[in-house]
Amino acid sequence: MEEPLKHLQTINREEFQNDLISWFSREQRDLPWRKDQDPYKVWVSEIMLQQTRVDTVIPYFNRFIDKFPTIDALASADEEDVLKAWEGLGYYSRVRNLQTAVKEVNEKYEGIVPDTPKEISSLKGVGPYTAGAILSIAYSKPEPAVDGNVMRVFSRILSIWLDIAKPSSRKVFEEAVRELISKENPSFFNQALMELGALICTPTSPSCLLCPVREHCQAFEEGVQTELPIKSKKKSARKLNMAAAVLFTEDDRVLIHKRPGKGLLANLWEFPNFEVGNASSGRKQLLQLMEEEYGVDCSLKAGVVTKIQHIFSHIVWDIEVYVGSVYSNTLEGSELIAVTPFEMEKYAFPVSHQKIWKETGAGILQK
DNA sequence: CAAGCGTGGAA
DNA sequence: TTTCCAAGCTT
Repeated sequence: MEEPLKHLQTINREEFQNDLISWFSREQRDLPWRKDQDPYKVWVSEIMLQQTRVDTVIPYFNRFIDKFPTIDALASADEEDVLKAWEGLGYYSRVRNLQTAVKEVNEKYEGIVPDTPKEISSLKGVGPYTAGAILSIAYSKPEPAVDGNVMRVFSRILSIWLDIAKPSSRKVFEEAVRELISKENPSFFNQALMELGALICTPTSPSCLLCPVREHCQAFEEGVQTELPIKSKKKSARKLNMAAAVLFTEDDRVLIHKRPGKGLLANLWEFPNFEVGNASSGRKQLLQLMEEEYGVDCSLKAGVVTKIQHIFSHIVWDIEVYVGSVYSNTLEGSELIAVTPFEMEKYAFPVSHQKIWKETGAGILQK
């Protein structure tokens, strides 16, 4: 494609903006982050919505704002409590970056979310999309906010056959938005593009007959709307065999471990677990690795209590779960802590380890 | 740039 | 059952 934006000139800018914004004014969903334009709440919602569905986010957003209503509240909160509020949402670096960023807003910007592209983009976790979203929605700045919806919508409207999975493509769509965005209402313009992508211009079987901008759509005119956008496939996930141990002390506390500050599930808590070479040798390796990694002697009941499969986007964990016991006087100086089942509720666990607890420790203690 | 980083739902 | 995600950012 020599000129990806060749259809830009055929758009009647005024009519396009009007059709799009009036549709959004009529049809927009009633969402909790649309009650006001508080930059902090807009910010929180945009971080939560990254790669995450609206229906999933709604209860998390309400709880999070209830618990941390202001920048000050979040900045001064314990990271443990912040991660707990995010538990189950995934991509946990998002919320650690968010807390880092609100602290920076307090220190550098007197507690006011900055309103310039340069300043707001410098905040941890605020990339080009989130910067544009906050600037347009909270501050009415005519900045593009190009997410997956916007790329899909514009790939169709302007018949752009670029691979939207390639990072280099985003700037083409940003240029398109800069050309077409309403200077009078950039907030509704950007939100309308995303709302259109979510409700009408969906990935498969778009509802073109209900589309407010069908008359402006090059792909519809050519009948190729279901062939767009072009999106290359991701690599499939790799599999790992894991073994995990739910270990009780003599006084019925449970051993847990805090994961490292970087990488997968950073700073979340877990039951001791390791990658094991083969299934069937899991129990023996687990005992050995508990000694090597944590210096803890423990005993495991014979046999796998339950098997849990947990699917990430890039990894599949097949976890064999064992149950056993440990003498608490061997824990001194290890990276493990022993907590009561009641205390476990304060700690944030990945979903995989919530499953482990539900199918082992919780059930055992109930009896 | 490509890879790493979660999860629950829909097709 | 398998695939593909859904309002992306960091390294």
